[in-house]
Amino acid sequence: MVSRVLNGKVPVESEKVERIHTAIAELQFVPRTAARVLASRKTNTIGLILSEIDGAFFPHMLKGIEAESRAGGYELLIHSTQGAYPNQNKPLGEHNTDGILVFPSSLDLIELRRLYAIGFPVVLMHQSPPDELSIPVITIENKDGTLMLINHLIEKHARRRIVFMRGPDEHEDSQWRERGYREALELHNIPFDPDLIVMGGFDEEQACSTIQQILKDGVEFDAVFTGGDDAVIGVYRALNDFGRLIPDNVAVVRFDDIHFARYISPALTTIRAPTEEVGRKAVQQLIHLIRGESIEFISLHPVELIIRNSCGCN
Amino acid sequence: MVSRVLNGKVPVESEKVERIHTAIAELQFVPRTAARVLASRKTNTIGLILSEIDGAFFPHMLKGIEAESRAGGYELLIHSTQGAYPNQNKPLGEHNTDGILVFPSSLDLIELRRLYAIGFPVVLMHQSPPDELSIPVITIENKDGTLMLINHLIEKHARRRIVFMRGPDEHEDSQWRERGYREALELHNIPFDPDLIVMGGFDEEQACSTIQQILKDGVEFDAVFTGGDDAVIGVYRALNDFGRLIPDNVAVVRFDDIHFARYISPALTTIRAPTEEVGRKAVQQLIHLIRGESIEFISLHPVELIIRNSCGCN
DNA sequence: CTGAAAGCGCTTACAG
DNA sequence: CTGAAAGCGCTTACAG
Repeated sequence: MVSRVLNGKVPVESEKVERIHTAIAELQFVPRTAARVLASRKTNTIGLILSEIDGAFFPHMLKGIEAESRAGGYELLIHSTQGAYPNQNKPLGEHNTDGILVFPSSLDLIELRRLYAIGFPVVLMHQSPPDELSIPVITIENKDGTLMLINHLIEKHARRRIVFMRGPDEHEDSQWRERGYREALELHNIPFDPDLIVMGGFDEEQACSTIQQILKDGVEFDAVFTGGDDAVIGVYRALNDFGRLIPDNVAVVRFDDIHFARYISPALTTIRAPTEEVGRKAVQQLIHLIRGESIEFISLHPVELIIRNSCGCN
Repeated sequence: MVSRVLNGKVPVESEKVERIHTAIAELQFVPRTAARVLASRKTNTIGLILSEIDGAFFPHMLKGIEAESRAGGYELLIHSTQGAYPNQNKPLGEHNTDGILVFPSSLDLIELRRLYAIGFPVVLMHQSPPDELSIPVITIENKDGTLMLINHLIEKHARRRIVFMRGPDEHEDSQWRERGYREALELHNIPFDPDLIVMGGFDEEQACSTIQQILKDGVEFDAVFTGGDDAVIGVYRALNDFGRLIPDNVAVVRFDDIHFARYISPALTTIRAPTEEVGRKAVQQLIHLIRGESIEFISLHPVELIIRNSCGCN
């Protein structure tokens, strides 16, 4: 009876409803989640698994995920693997959640296949599934964003020798960005030069020494595209050390519109992604999956070009 | 039997152990968390409740909390209240966690008292409990940190008219900082001037207009102390607009060593707090409480003075 | 060391 | 609309 009142799915006589409500208030009754979960076979919980709690985008993403989970009536369980794939003990899965959001490098393929095989709801963030698994993916327009950025450098600032700092190979976002870069060159009949593709898109020190190296090697370039973290700071430093002016001699752009982009000098031209929105959308899709409703298998969020000064504008 | 092997608390014949292990592997058996929780009356889960997922400190704090929870064998359930106190439905409590970490403005006093009354483990972050509740608190040396910062301005840079930008009243950190400010003045026999205490320590626009106002009002000052978020950017802007040089005319310092502190110009002198460590410590204390072990009721983490250029050094 | 059973605290058909 | 009962899937005394 109490259960029926609490859940409100079955009609109950209103006088009884009231008496139960006052009793609940008096006794300060709080239903045990575990008993509910066990009996109903639903955890009402969404899991979030990622490799590392890090990066400037993270709070915004989490905010979207948390808000949307709560709005949908789900709790949020978070697990970070800290680089070690948890193959033996499963932190998040059918035993404690109704579905999970999976960030890159946090779940091995065996476990992903197992979850898929048992029909457990999974949504992938910023990574594609293996071909034979139709698991929904949420990501952003990495290719288009980079295309916009590189087009801008070429069309507005007449740059033609643009260094592309690539991220780690397993970073799928970075691969799409490289395709955008190549497309932009093709579009303007600029020959692709492998010397301009360098490693180190995701770390300040690495980015700095990479740029120093190509400057020493005498590689000619008039612009640099960078990726995550503080790589762009390393680039600024290396260029300053060699007396190259930004943006006069070398334009610099960055993909993610990180917080300090407005504040460093010259202010960075970037691509801004709707990070919180991406998080929300991921949870929405996951909830649809859980409910057995239809979903989009790929949701690619549009990004925005944020023009400041490092490209040469203003 | 299976249960005994899984939990390993009771000795079991080794041949049997092996057979059970292989069976578990073959069947891909994963024990239901809910059944375990219900039977054992332990959730093995730590709850984190906060008002808003935001702020530059957040990822570091969460990283510490998550890592330490996992290390202790606990899951992490996160709930943000988004400003609305959840008085009716209890998101986190004895029904779904073994203990909770409570950030400011996320749990009302009634619920805090209720949890205390039933002996439910709670650790407060950056806020003191009401006098009659002995609930452990984890925070940082706000007073000492500010003292160090103001002492530095007075002793190394001969500043005597230091504007203190205060945060919201309910922000306990900010109150301690103000005490540190006052102590530093007293220490050097500098009279306290209420005109130098202004609102707006936690927002760029507010900070900017506040400084513009006191400049218009002709208030004399040679330094500014700021608090959270991007207030310091607003201060820089206002001073630039009025042609005041930083740090020559006005030194500027900030409490938290936010990410962009190194990158803006002039680079900010700040106080750095061991944020991840604070998160870890909070979880450690909570686990001690859960296990009924003895704990420190107040753990005040030391902070560090990070000298850059905005104070006038170098 | 182990088997059989009770019990954790709910939800949910089922019969009325 | 409602009462009584089974059952969710584990853990944990209990007796041996």
